[in-house]
Amino acid sequence: MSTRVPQERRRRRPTRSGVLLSEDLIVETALRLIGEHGPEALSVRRLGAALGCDPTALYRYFHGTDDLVLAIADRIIGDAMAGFAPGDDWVASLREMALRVRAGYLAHPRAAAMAAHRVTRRRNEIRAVDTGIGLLLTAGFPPADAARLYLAFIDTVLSHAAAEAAFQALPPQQPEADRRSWRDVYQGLDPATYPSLTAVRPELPAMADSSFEQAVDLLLEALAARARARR
Amino acid sequence: MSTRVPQERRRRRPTRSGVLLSEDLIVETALRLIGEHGPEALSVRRLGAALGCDPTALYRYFHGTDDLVLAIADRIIGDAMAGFAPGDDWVASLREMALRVRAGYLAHPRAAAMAAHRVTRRRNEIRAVDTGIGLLLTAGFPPADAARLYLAFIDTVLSHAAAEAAFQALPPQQPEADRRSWRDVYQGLDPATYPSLTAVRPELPAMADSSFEQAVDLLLEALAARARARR
DNA sequence: ACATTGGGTCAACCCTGTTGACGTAAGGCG
DNA sequence: CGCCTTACGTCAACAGGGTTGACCCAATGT
Repeated sequence: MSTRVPQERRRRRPTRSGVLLSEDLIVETALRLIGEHGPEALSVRRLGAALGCDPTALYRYFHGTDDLVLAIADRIIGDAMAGFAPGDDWVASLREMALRVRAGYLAHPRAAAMAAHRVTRRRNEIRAVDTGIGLLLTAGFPPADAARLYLAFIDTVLSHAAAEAAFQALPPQQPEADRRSWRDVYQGLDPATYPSLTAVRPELPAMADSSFEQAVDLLLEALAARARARR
Repeated sequence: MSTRVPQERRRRRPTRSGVLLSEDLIVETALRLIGEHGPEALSVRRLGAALGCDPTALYRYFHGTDDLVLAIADRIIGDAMAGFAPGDDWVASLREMALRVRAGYLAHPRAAAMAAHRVTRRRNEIRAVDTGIGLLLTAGFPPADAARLYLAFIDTVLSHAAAEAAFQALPPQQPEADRRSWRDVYQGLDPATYPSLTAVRPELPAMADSSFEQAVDLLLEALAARARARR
């Protein structure tokens, strides 16, 4: 069963339960499964059951589990970037890309948590990379810098978004306990042992909030400064 | 076989092969297993084989796989931060903190990938937060800024390190395939559809490299600029 | 020396991904 | 229109995973 997976299939045939399979339908069903029952609910067997087909039918569409995960990741990217067009302001455009990716991840936290760290090699990802590098080229960076800086930018965005998604994907008690720990544990510390924490004590509850935008803004500041310096 | 795992065990009994089990020995063997035979070598059965005991003997020491992973993560954190002391240069010190965290994660990628997004508010972590915020306070930031900026910094470091660890923790063919994809897939693209990728084509192989230091340096640049601006 | 019980072992269960063989029906082509 | 090829859904099987309950021996406190 090491076969290739064709791009367009022509002899579509209903399954035993009457469903017409397709790559899109499989990915959508996988996303629904993960969203409803958690990442560990995604297995070939369960997915087959949810689709109303034999589990091994999926191997006609994906080489294996990993291939399916990549398709899911690319779908999330595609949904997030749908309708995005870069504007004149390259900083603002990169910022919007970041916020879109984050929103896409948070729309499917559990799926994003499992697929976030992969390079999908698929259409939506490639298009996004092209757009992002294009923005840095219009900013005046030479190609070598544009590629490397885009990588640092998108890796920061993706890993931040993945961390946020993973946090949201935890069982509901856990984020709440985590939030409390910033209030309770850190507030009762010995001032002599932890002087700096004591100095910023009133600010600690705010540390349960997301740092996504702060980090992105810092990064864009640095990029803008470097672009200015090269004029 | 229910639940309780005693902290001190007194009736230690040699296994069939003569080994005396202990929580420490199990954790060390698990880390060695991962280091020698790759991340996928960590399974209850293989760990039992490596220890020379029945796999299910481990359930006398840990409630399950998850419990074992947390014990491993605990050790990684301790090892990474051992012996760190902040110096006079706050930027350099934050940089060293970042590199230490990254090194600790990459030393045990799979365990780090599994536990990276779970927050253990333990002593080592609290001390690290105190140190980091202290560095930003000496940089001249007011408490509110120091706390928020430190959060953005450490979240970037942690999520980047987690992403790198997750990448390394994948089965050995996958990172290699991901790496190749930057060379192969992206190199043969249509110039009209992907003009920016075409423009930076010679740089694409470098995009398989890590962006960790680049991202950290950009972030530290932005922080230094803000510190300068407030004088 | 005895009773207690911690803990190592074994067998078993159900899960997982993946494969090769099989047959049926869909579509191209005469 | 009907044959022929073959795409693709199905089935059975395998190896490996985590986890459990029963078993029973020996290390320990008395």
